[in-house]
Amino acid sequence: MKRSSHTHMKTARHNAIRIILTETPVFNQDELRRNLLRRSFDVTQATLSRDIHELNLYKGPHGYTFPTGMVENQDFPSIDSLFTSFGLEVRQAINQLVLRTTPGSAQPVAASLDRERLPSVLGTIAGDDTVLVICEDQKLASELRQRFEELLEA
Amino acid sequence: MKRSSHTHMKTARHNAIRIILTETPVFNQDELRRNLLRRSFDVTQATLSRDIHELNLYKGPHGYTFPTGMVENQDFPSIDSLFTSFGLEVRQAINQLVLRTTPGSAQPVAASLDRERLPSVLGTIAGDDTVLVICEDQKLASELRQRFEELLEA
DNA sequence: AAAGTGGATGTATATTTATACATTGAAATG
DNA sequence: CATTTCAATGTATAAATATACATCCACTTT
Repeated sequence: MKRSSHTHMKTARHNAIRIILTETPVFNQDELRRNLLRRSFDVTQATLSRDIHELNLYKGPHGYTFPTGMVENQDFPSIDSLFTSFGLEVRQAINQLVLRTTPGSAQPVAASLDRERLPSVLGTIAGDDTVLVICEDQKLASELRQRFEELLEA
Repeated sequence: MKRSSHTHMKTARHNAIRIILTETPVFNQDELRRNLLRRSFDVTQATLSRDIHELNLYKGPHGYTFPTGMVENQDFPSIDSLFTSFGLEVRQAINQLVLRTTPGSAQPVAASLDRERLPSVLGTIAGDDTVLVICEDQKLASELRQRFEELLEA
């Protein structure tokens, strides 16, 4: 059932793409390809076309951008699916987690996490692209961090 | 200075495009062209490519969509200059700093701090006049607090 | 009114993106 | 360990989009 090594390259590349897009504007796939090459990801345009679909990216006047996070339909997406789409990284400090998301997505991510009412989560606070999650203690924070980390790799 | 008849066709078409996009998904410019034809707008793909630029539309997984309203980053002032101008005080609790700013300045201060991408800063969350800064640990928080304190005295 | 301007658009083509098909290699299976 | 399977990716090309250049026409200027 394990299907790892290929898969790992791909999700690492997906994460790299997200990071690149938060840092510099990218107007076409060849530009993205060259940028990834500097980070030692060597793939063809075709692969990037597929990546862009998988990451649900938009192309607009300022180049490729993330989805808005403000969802259009009514049923609430799960924290897992939201974090898979909009999460960029997780970091932990003691009993706190800091989730970085694509711009504008922190609120929906936090709302979705609140809805789960995990006993280990005392509460969340969200800004524009950052969610602070306060856990009961360091150990529970670590467990939750692992769950989020898995989502970034899935 | 009147430049009417052409122009009117164009803005009427722009409005028609907006209406079409709110009503049905459109995945490419030829689809849009055929849809406009039904409403008696007969133009070529090239014109629509230009229209789409002028309307600032995005192309995403669900076809063409409207802009989000949010603008992307221009160049920002440094955290130091911002905090010198708008910072009021710094307080520390374990690994967390709470920055008080003049009313309404917390967001720009936090954004500017985010832009520095300090490894010691996991993330920030800003309200109206308060910024919460999460640091990796207490020691790094102390160092950062000192930096801010110096700015307040300068 | 003859000449000049400029915005809107078409035509032809360059550029960019998507995809059908083929290949590869790691994991699963017998 | 030989065989099968399948996700990932490349290759070649089709499809979609952007654009350089030309034209047209309402309006302005002289």
